[in-house]
Amino acid sequence: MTAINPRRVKAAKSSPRRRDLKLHRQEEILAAAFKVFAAHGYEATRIDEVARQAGIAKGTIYLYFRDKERLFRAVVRSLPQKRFDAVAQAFTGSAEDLLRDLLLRMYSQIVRNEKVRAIVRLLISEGGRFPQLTDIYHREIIVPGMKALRHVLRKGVASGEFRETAATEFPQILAAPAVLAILWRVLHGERYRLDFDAYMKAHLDFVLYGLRKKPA
Amino acid sequence: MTAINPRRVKAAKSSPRRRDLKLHRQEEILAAAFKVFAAHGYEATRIDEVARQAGIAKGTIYLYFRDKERLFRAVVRSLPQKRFDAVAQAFTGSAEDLLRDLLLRMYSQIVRNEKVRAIVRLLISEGGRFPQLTDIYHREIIVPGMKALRHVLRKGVASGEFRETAATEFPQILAAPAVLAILWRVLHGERYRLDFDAYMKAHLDFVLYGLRKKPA
DNA sequence: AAATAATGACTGACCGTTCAGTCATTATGT
DNA sequence: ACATAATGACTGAACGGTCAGTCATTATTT
Repeated sequence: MTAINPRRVKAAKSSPRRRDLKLHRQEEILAAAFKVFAAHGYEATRIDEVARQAGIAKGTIYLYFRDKERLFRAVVRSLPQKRFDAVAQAFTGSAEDLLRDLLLRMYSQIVRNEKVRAIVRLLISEGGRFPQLTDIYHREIIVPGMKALRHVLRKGVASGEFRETAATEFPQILAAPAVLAILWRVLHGERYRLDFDAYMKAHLDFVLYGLRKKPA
Repeated sequence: MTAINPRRVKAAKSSPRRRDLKLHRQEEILAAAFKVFAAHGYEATRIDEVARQAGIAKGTIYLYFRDKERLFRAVVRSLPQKRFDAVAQAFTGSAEDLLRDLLLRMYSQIVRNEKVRAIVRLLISEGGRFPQLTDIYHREIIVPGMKALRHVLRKGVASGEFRETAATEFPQILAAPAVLAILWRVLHGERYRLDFDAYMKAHLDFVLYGLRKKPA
């Protein structure tokens, strides 16, 4: 949602109405482009299809973005950035509840969200060509997510709920099954079903058991 | 390594020497093609580059493979298929040792092996276009891997080493951190380093603690 | 010499990009 | 209020570079 400023928007001169229309059009193009890039990847994406998807002529896209690559980069920058660290701060329950909440959030916001899955696919397939994409993702999602997990773990250890584990050093280990679930859907779509609710429960049970000081 | 049979090899007529040369050439092309496809993905791969990589002329490739798509499919079929289930059968140690061995094997054969990383990347980026690729991988790697893990878990439960967990239902959960490690390397390459040895140790410790009946 | 394999210049379809022209909207003049 | 001019967003045909696939020619093997 940040202002993208493609091709140096000449907002100064145009009337307010025109400017609004222009921004709106820009967002439409970005939304259409995201869909197509996500579906086919960078190389296989046809500008024609983006235009069709946006319901405009091909040439119009070039009024907003200098070329295909800049369009892609603008799409990348426009991706909404959900953060996890906000959660960890304001919360008063037990560390276990907090961790459970955090992981559930990952599942609901990530595993089930088609847009996020598309981003993950793009990330892996185009990350080599556009390191910027990987960087944004790492900075905005991975690092905050790991920070949040560490926060919860330390809190649990301090309160005596959790034992000390090397997972504090590598909180990825705790979230890994959720990532695997995303990957499963990305890879298999609807073909090899996985009972996500049961899977999630198994994941949470296993992780929490492994963290608790005295197993129930 | 399976015989590929491109363009219906007219082996019947040619002399033994010629047939051997032809098979050899075929393998060279497949090896070169894999490198290039893995590096750039299907769309961005240029047949010219495959030819250069194989040290032959472009036209030669078309003597062996009808078109780019069939070349890609042949590459997919030629991917070596390491299985995990062979390990689980012949082994006499404790379930814990067995599991440790299995996971270590995953790390050594998968996380560090560049070829496997390339396959994972291809899998995710081209799996949509070539579902066959996903199917092969699922059938040859995922299913056997899960089967091996289940076997070990059940063995451990039977012998009283392991407690019963939902991980028997979803053995993915135990292997997930290893998959995450692959993904980390695929995404970040050499840029954001991860201490894989320490990570692996943390993973094994956490998983085994979570499985053991009486925590040490 | 016949058969087979390999070559690489060539072709044509495809697709990113351009730009002259159109038209709805806004500004200016009467 | 009406007419006229200016604006600039939008269009889509045309252009040109790229690249998968072809094939006449050359090289190699039997």
